[in-house]
Amino acid sequence: MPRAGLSRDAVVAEALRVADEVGLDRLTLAAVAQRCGVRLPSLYKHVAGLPALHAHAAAAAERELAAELSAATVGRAGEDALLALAEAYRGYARRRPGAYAATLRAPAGEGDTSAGAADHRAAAHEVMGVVLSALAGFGLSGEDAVDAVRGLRSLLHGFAALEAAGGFALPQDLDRSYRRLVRSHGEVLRSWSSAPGPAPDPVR
Amino acid sequence: MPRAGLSRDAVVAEALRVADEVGLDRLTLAAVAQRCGVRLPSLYKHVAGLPALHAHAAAAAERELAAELSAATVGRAGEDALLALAEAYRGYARRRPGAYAATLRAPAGEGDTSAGAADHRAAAHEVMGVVLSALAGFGLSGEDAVDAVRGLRSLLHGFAALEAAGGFALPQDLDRSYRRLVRSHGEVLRSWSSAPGPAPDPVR
DNA sequence: CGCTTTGGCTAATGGCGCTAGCTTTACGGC
DNA sequence: GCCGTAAAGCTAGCGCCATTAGCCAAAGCG
Repeated sequence: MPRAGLSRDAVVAEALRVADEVGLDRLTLAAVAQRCGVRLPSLYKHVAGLPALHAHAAAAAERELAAELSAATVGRAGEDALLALAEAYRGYARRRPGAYAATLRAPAGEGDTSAGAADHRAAAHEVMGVVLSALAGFGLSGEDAVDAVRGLRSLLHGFAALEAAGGFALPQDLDRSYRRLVRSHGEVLRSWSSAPGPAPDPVR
Repeated sequence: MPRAGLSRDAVVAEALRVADEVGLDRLTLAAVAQRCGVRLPSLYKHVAGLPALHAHAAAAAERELAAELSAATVGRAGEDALLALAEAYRGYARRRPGAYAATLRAPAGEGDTSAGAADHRAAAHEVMGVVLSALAGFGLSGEDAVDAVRGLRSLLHGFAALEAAGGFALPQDLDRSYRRLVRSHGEVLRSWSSAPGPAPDPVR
């Protein structure tokens, strides 16, 4: 039996490809094994099981998303950064629907000490960091910054999710609607930045 | 063997309860059958299979959501209606997490002529109707109305989904953030209503 | 009172996740 | 260059779940 030369990363990457093609909820060890040219139990040499695969896939997707958001916003600030971030976010959700869906699963709580869960939690922080720094140019602090990030994530995710779920008719106008909504959020942020809120702890 | 007196509605209702307790992705015919006091294959007398159960559950949840939104906004208008709608929406998502998740699955396309799929599509329109009429007081039309609904749904859904996924830290301040974001969206809508867009076809 | 419809059942099949335990490949130390 | 060991594959087998086929009793109706 010649070796297939797999690794955890290779397995996770293949899993994300499967998720993109058939949907995250239909991601199956059997499918991944087949596409890796390997029998199902062999995967257990690289991941601890299906839940662990999900956790690692989520982490990998989140890191990929963070990288793309970061690349899109580097060197930009204010509304410019906001629009670029939004474009990149939606672009990722459309290009990699399965990976994006993986991004949204709740990172398991602190109680879960498995490698996959810790991986996932760490990756989630990366994305938050990028979004926070993209919003830095608006000069928000304290509660304002928290609310700004929450609102932006809600808007971006909500739009992406509804789009992915086919929740919108009139597909031809989606781009225009999206940009308009993001710009409006930017205006809201600008109005906040003139009336600063209290100080500390910008955790999400 | 005494009869259990099941019906399709009873099975679907029990399925939604299971989904609320263990998560929609862990909704299983076996669990529903057990809780109905019946063997698994007996369920096939009432629903066509697991996919059909999901479709019917989605439709039932959507109808329930539409009813609650409608009850919350009746007799209100403008920002008042908007806030009430938002509270009711988030309340439903928190109180019935499994049912709410069912709400988000894309209704199968027109190609799917199964009873469950048609049911689901019809129910989805109900929700849209309620949201549209809640926004009627803002005097929006044409593209503005479309964008308003899209933005509101994105914000509400995005927030609810991120909250359900544990995507926010600082849970104690979520209520305040939510109200603030909804109010801000209301202000955006008010600014749009003064500069009307083109006319027709307020489909979503 | 008998017939039909209906709602339950058992049995059997196939797919998948997972574990156990075996074999072979690659690699590092001598 | 050889040998021991760890890593990476395999087969076999279990249990759970969805699905189908076919049986049987209970309700409802004349």
